[in-house]
Amino acid sequence: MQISSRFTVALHIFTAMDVFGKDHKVTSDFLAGSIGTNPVIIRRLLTQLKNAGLITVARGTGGCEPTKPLNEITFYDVYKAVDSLEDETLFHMHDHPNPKCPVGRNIHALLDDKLLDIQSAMENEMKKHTVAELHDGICDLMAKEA
Amino acid sequence: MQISSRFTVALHIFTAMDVFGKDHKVTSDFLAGSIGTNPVIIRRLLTQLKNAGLITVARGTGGCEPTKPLNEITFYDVYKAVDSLEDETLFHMHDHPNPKCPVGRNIHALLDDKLLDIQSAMENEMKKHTVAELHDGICDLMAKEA
DNA sequence: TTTTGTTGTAACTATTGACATTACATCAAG
DNA sequence: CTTGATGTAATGTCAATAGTTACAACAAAA
Repeated sequence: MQISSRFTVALHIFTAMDVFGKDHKVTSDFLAGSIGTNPVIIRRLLTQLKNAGLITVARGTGGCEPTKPLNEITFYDVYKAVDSLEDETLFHMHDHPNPKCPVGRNIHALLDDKLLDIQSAMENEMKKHTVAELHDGICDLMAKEA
Repeated sequence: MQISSRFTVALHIFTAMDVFGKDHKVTSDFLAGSIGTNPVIIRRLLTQLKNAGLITVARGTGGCEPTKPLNEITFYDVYKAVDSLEDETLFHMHDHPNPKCPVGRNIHALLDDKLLDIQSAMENEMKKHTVAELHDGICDLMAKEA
């Protein structure tokens, strides 16, 4: 299964705030136009990012912006903000292993730490990337276009 | 989103083949009993593992077993066998970024390699773990019970 | 050769989550 | 008090997971 597009949409949002934030008010309608989706989808995402303390959203007047320098916001922060899972594990364990079977009643103890190793490897890589990279990257790409 | 339970169920299957394979015929009914699901679910999984060359399944007579030593089967092999949605990446990118927007038309180029870094970090960790660990681990856990 | 137990697979259902859309109350500022 | 925006409820669509029943194909033993 794939990780939901909320993550890549959120990164798109940070990029758009960076590129357009100085000249335009970055509203949910504007973002929806750039991303190709519905403004309500964006508003729900903005709410998640706001609740995580990563952005502020101006009710009434409109627009959003980051709360801190982009190099202090990691991909992991964004991922956790928009893709937080109930039990927070990346891997789904089958729910009813047989407690009468020696394998069934030990499968959690057997697998849990190994699965966590894998999840941590992913999350640690996410922590190495910050949203500031998006600034540099998009500037380069836009310069090449010109 | 979580990665489907097929992965953990498949690891459970390898553990059960290891623990019970010498004394019992490991059938889909037997596995379904240990895992707590339906035999057909197991058969479909066994077919995926068979197609990946990781196990053999005895039609007619019944039962399954690994095709190679457990230390030659990595978690990554198992993951790819049961959770591969043909050349899909781990992260789902939104499908309709706006080509008229400088961010929208560059978002793939901007994100793809960074997302691949993260996916590779997860997969590389998966490659470090082999199914042989399950043998050692389950033996320890069962010994503690006795 | 018939029986037995198993695999392979089709067909169907239920449930869940992602994503989309409409509608409208709420809000801040001109 | 008008305007343009956010917050959010309600609803719908779609795809994937997971479960279930049913049965043909199969291999080996009786």
